[in-house]
Amino acid sequence: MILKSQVEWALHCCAILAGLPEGRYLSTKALAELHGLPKEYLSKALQSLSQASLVETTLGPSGGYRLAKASMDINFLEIVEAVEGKARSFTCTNIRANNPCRPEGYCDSKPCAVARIMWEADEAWRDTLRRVRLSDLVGTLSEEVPADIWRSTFEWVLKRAG
Amino acid sequence: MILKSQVEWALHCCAILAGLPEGRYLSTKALAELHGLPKEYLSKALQSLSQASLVETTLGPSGGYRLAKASMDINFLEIVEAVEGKARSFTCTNIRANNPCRPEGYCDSKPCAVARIMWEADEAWRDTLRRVRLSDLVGTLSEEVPADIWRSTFEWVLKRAG
DNA sequence: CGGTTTTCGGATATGATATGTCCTTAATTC
DNA sequence: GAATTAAGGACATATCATATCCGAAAACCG
Repeated sequence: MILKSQVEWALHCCAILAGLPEGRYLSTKALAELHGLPKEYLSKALQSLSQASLVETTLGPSGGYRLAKASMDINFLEIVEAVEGKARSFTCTNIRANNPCRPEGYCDSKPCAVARIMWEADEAWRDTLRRVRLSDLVGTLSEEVPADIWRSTFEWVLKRAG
Repeated sequence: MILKSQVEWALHCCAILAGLPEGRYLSTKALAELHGLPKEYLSKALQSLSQASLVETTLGPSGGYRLAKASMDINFLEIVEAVEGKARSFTCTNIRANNPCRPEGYCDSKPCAVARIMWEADEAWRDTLRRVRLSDLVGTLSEEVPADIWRSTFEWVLKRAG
């Protein structure tokens, strides 16, 4: 059960976009260079964010991506689900129905007890992610990343932002 | 991020083994028939449980599997990790290190903030599974499964248990 | 207008992993 | 000695993650 690396990429990209001044866009090319990622493939992750309405795009030489909402109003789960999908990590194939002792055509009234427990754990995972906002991440980073690196990074970004 | 179907199989098999009388064993063949699963492949899942010391085995015509501990002392996480592995669902590739604005040879003092949040969610998932005991599942099943099906299932099982 | 740059989506290739089957070996029972 | 079992290795197949490439449409700039 491993998340795609695109999840990591999307989260880091969103953190950068959150630091972008109002109205500016940052291109896939710049985001890929900044994180050392394959441009074409990173583009797929950003498209997922776009389809989830987490980012807005514009075309042309000064185009690229920006957040569609304030970083305060975006949580981790939205970003993770945008690229990873909303499917639960446990899928119940209802193998209890194969029990040869069951009467023909017997129908279960509840979902399988095993599945309910696994889904509960899944919900705990989602709850944790839902509670963390993108702005929380930015706050943590701005405290932890050395000030000079933080500053020069955004200088680098702004030089490339359309 | 999808768990293997073996996780589902292992959990259902453990629930059956938990209902086995002291000292009896149940074979892969019986467990596969009961759940409508491919015997050879289910065998791999049971081997994982064996390697994790959750079940004990014996060979020969009356051989098979039984729990190595009381169902009260086995939790869901142990079973899930036995077949799925203990690796975290989020792997940090430390892409922040690719930032071209970083001084040469700069070394981070903490793990990446993104990874810490993702790992926290992972822990919440594990905590939930750790809190559920196999005996809890058996309790739920014995309440929910109609009494006649429950009874005939264990008659079926006992007829095949060595 | 025409050339450049961008996002977007589709097509394709490749590698890893999940799923499933087959076979051999060693232990156990009868 | 014959039958049955778990264990584990070898192998085949399918699905999915990880890319790469291309063409279309839109936006900017001369």
